[in-house]
Amino acid sequence: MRSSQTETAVLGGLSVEPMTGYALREAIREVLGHFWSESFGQIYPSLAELERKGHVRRLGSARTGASTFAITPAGMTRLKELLAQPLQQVPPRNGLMLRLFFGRHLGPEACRSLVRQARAEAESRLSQYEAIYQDVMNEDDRTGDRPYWLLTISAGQHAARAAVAWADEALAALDQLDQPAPAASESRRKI
Amino acid sequence: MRSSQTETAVLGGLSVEPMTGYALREAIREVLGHFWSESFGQIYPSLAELERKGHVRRLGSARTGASTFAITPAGMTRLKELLAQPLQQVPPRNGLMLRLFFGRHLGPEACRSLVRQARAEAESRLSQYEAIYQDVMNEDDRTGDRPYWLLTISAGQHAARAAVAWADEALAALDQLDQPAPAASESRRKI
DNA sequence: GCCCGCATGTAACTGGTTACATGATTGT
DNA sequence: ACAATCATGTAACCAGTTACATGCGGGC
Repeated sequence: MRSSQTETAVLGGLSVEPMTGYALREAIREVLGHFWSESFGQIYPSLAELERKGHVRRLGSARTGASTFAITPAGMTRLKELLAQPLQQVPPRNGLMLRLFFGRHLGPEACRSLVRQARAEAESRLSQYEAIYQDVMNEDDRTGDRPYWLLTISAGQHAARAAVAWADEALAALDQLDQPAPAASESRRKI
Repeated sequence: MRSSQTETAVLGGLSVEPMTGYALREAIREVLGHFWSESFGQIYPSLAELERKGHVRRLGSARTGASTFAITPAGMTRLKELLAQPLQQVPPRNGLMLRLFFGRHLGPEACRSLVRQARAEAESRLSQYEAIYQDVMNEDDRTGDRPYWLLTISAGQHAARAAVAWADEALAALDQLDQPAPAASESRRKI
């Protein structure tokens, strides 16, 4: 059985509007991209199985090949069921933290470089969220989904702002490592 | 070839002190647990291959079975090499966000429940970080590693605090969905 | 006529977890 | 003696990505 997580994403996507498998993947990349991803290798088999189970149906096989999928009432029921399932948490694997944890073997400068990179990525995410926020506010249909979508954008923003704040603190701490703490008195040494 | 990520974690762990495979896993769970995980199915094959390549060596096979591994100079070189490698970012898969994004089909109350759960987990992480922080400060050997370990703890704290702040905001927003916004004038309606 | 973007699908591989089989050591 | 914990290892399975094979339609 294909992962229920992919099933959720596919059914969820089609609950917004009917699409082809290709468009579904684009939509997931562009809209859910900051917290979800799916590849063709997942989407197509998943769509095939969902069709077999009657949770989606194929519309307009007009030109051979391309076909648009729509969610069925049974699919909506299934989606609600899937959304209500308890979230299985994935074992964490944060490459940046792994490197910093053993940062002693890397040295302060290499660590600073890693942290700077992380900071830049967080800043970039912040501006992306700003753009997505505007997009969501400008879509006048789909107002029923809007508050929920804003929730996820807000989560991204909080996380990114935290990353930036942490990075600044970390950079300061790493600087301290190069110039070890001066003694309490006689804090400034003449050359 | 076993993942270089597991290799990094194993070599890194042994760079702190020699251990058995079992102890290595415990150490990873307890110390790196909040941002890294490894299972026996990864650790043992990885140790075997590292031994074959001369990056770790087996100490004291005193009693049959249990053997302690130590990192070799070649292993230290390899570790530094691995730590310097660019970080490959993993495609995001955040189950909570996926559910909230399609929260319209779940309804405000179920979403609040999810957010409350996330908030509680973040709070719990915060108190764990506090405990780990104390542990790290109390270890008087390993002072060379300390500043780096503190960096990762701090990252966890920033992230957890952000999660709590977001959750509070999200709960307020979800409450608004139940009692839709009153009109600008005549803000309070008599029964 | 040809390239690019849309579109579908499959096969191979990879990174990883889980479950199982096995046995030594220690404490009660 | 027996249970709990330490310890090692393997086999089966799983989710997911990547790469590949294929073809249609439209614009230059």
